[in-house]
Amino acid sequence: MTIRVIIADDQAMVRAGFAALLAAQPDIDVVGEAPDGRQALEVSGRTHPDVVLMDVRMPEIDGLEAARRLLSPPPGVVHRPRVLMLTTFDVDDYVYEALRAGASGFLLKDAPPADLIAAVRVVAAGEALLAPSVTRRLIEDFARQRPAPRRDPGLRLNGLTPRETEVLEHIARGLSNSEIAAALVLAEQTVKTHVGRILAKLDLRDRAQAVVFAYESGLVTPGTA
Amino acid sequence: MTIRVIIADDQAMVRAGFAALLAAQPDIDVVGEAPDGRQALEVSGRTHPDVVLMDVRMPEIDGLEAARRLLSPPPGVVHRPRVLMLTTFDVDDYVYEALRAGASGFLLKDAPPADLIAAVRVVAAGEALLAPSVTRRLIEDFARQRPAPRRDPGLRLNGLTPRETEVLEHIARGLSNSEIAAALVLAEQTVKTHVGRILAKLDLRDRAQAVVFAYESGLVTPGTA
DNA sequence: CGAGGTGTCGTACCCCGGTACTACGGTGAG
DNA sequence: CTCACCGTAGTACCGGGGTACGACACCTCG
Repeated sequence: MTIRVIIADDQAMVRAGFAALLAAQPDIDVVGEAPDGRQALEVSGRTHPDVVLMDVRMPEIDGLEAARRLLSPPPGVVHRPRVLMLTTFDVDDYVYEALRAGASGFLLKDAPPADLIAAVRVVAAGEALLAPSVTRRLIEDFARQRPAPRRDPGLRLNGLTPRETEVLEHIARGLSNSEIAAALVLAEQTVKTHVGRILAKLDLRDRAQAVVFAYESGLVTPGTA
Repeated sequence: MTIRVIIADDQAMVRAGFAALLAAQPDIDVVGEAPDGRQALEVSGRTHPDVVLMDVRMPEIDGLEAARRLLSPPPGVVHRPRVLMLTTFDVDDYVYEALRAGASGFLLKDAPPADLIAAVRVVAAGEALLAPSVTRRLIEDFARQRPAPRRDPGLRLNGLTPRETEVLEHIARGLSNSEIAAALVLAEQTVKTHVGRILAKLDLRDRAQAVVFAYESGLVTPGTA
């Protein structure tokens, strides 16, 4: 099974170079080219490639926007190619935008030819591949976002007891005392006692600040509501 | 400048294989080996390698914990090697733990030898590199965490006016009505009016739920407090 | 110009949330 | 056994938060 690839780049030389390089591989077919994002979308719709090699900066529609359109489900279109983004320089925003859009890879154009070929194969297989500098930033970002060993054993928020932690989670979902009491099968007053202790231990004033704390500490995470 | 590497793996065969492979490279020196995490720490402290190749599962101290200790600043120790994690199988938790710990790479042992050599060079250069399947998961995670284009122009939360949005941000920081009034130079009653309208428009009950909404909608983000 | 949206502020009222203090059964450590 | 801690729960109090209703100035748009 050969890998069907199209190449979108505004520079004809670059297209020709990549096309020659890839076409020389027995398992890769270059089935189309496009000089801008708009035509890339059109060619992709017509040829249904497995992989789209896409330059970030292009006229008409840039690579980021084109990737978004290819990868977000425009109603009626079933085909979703993998997108491998390319760029000459190494700019944060581009990378993050591309990954958000759902790109499967991000390479710098100065990468060795063998890397490009390998990347196409990796991406076609449904895996992903990034330039090392991009990988580093992504990892740093990841580690920065979740530095704490989530909450497997206890997480031990400033000496909160397990029960208090449980109550705090409910507060962080926006529940009232009576709702928490119902959820945990407790008297409302007991909930109040817990809440009071939580606020005291964490040095907070009210439940709103407790919600803030829950998010900032990582006890709860956006998207897990 | 040669790259100084140590290899930590509980299987002597594996160590020997990797050592032979790497030592054959003109720019790589294998300066130590260790059969478990404890000795890996000891050897690293003695030889100050540039890169530590670390198997995930090892006796005494496993690779994850060893990586944490190498990479977290134990007072007095200045040397911080790069850590390249290795594993036979491809388990989510290991990867995330390793990246949290600050590892610069994560490879599967079935990767081609050339990849391992390339990875050592990449990591030594301060960049990072992951197995393609790991990269894919990391990207998916990233895209899932931050799908929305943050909040550039207005973000237009369910028809909130700019002023109301501003008040909501202050609520989301845990401020009381009187504190918000002071911060925005308003009468407290005015703040109450805004708060009331915010709750009505967003169909929320109290300010605690407003805080939840602010985080869940991306109006505010953990770490930006 | 008049209508509507926005931002501002007032009075009045009620209730949930938070505080203070006390109390009691269970459990684990010393 | 005693002591400390945890989880449970009660009574009593009060203040901030939220609601209801009204009011006025400003700005924009038809």
